[in-house]
Amino acid sequence: MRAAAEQAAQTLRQEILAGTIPSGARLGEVELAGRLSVSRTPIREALTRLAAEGLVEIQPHRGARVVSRSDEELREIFELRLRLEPYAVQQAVPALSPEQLDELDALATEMIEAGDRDALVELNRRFHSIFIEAAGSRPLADALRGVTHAPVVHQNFHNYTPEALHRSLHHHVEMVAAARAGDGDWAEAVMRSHLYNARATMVGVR
Amino acid sequence: MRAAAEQAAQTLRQEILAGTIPSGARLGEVELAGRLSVSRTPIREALTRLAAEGLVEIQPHRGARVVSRSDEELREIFELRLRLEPYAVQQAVPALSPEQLDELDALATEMIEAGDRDALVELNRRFHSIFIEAAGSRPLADALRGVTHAPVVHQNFHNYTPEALHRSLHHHVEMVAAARAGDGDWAEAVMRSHLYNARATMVGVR
DNA sequence: CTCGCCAAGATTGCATACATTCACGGCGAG
DNA sequence: CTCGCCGTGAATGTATGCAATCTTGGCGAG
Repeated sequence: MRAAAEQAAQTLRQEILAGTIPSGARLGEVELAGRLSVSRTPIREALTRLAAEGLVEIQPHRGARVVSRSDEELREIFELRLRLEPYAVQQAVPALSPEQLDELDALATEMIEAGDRDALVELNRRFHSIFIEAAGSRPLADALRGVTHAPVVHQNFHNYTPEALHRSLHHHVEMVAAARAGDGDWAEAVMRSHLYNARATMVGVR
Repeated sequence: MRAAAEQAAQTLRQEILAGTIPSGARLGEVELAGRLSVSRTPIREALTRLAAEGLVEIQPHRGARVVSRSDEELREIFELRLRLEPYAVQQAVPALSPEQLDELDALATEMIEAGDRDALVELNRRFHSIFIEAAGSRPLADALRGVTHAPVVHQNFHNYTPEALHRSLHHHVEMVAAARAGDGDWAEAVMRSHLYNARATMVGVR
């Protein structure tokens, strides 16, 4: 969007998703302005945008904080994803370009070979994003935006048991296979399994 | 949120939804600032928020415009609503307060008695909002926000045939009955019918 | 006559100053 | 000693000025 504001928003988004800025932390405008070397104006714009994405919460005259999701909200987020992402995948499969298929393949492989789980978070986000983008529906992408990069969801990537993690990573591989076969129904089914598997971990942690 | 910015956002939202500001219209900052008697700063903030809600579109250095949805996007919006709103209704039914039930009842009745279709748009929005709110899921409400007040969707309220409109209004009544009976499954089924009925009108118009 | 370039005007983007509101600590009454 | 009020400081909210970018109209080359 606007150069400085866009830059600030991206930086903050990354830091929040990566956990560099912890959940619940206060985001002072002057502090951020100083740290990112811009004035308060683009900072305020970035915060407004992040608030719309559901990453931060703004209270009038009281500043912005990184949202902290309750267990209940996490469960609700998975209910949403279960209703939207399988559909997104089914729509995406026939529309995937060869390049996108290759990238999905690479990501799935990379995730299996990746050692630490921190790296998985970003790879996983990109994997899912490709499907959402390929589905070619802006309303769908908008609806899923706030829900796919919920920080805690990805943070809790770490809570997978070894078996659940193994399942999750191979769901990705199977989805690529289904996509290459051009079988949207197959891919949709795998995505369902993928999300149920993830949800089980989330609720198990409670 | 912030007083002036919030005021500006609400005013613009209403004007866009009501069609006072036509789809595709350009939104100059100075013009709006003068008309709403505030400076450009809260105007910019309001526009940023409306952009996040999907009501306007901002291009860098080129200003804001009211979004105009294609027929394809309208279809996609209904696909989304079909996947989320029936679920929302099912979740909402057990949680509805007596006051909310009465309000739903009043709205459903009012809509049947209302003469002109312009009045229906706002009543309909409130009717659906009550269910979404009562579902008690912020992620769900966020996901549906951008999709329920899509201006064109409500504009096209006018495209109903008399029979389709009659069905639509009585779906509302039936949903209230289902809600009073505490039967979430029933209400969900009616909402499905409601949305299919609406979608049929949309695609028929194309 | 058409296409491309250029300059002037207008508009948005960012920075900064001022106004307003909130949070916190001290003081005094009960 | 506890509770409540008030003042001070800090932070957010708004306004405005300046800089950067885009649009538009006109001019000249082909």
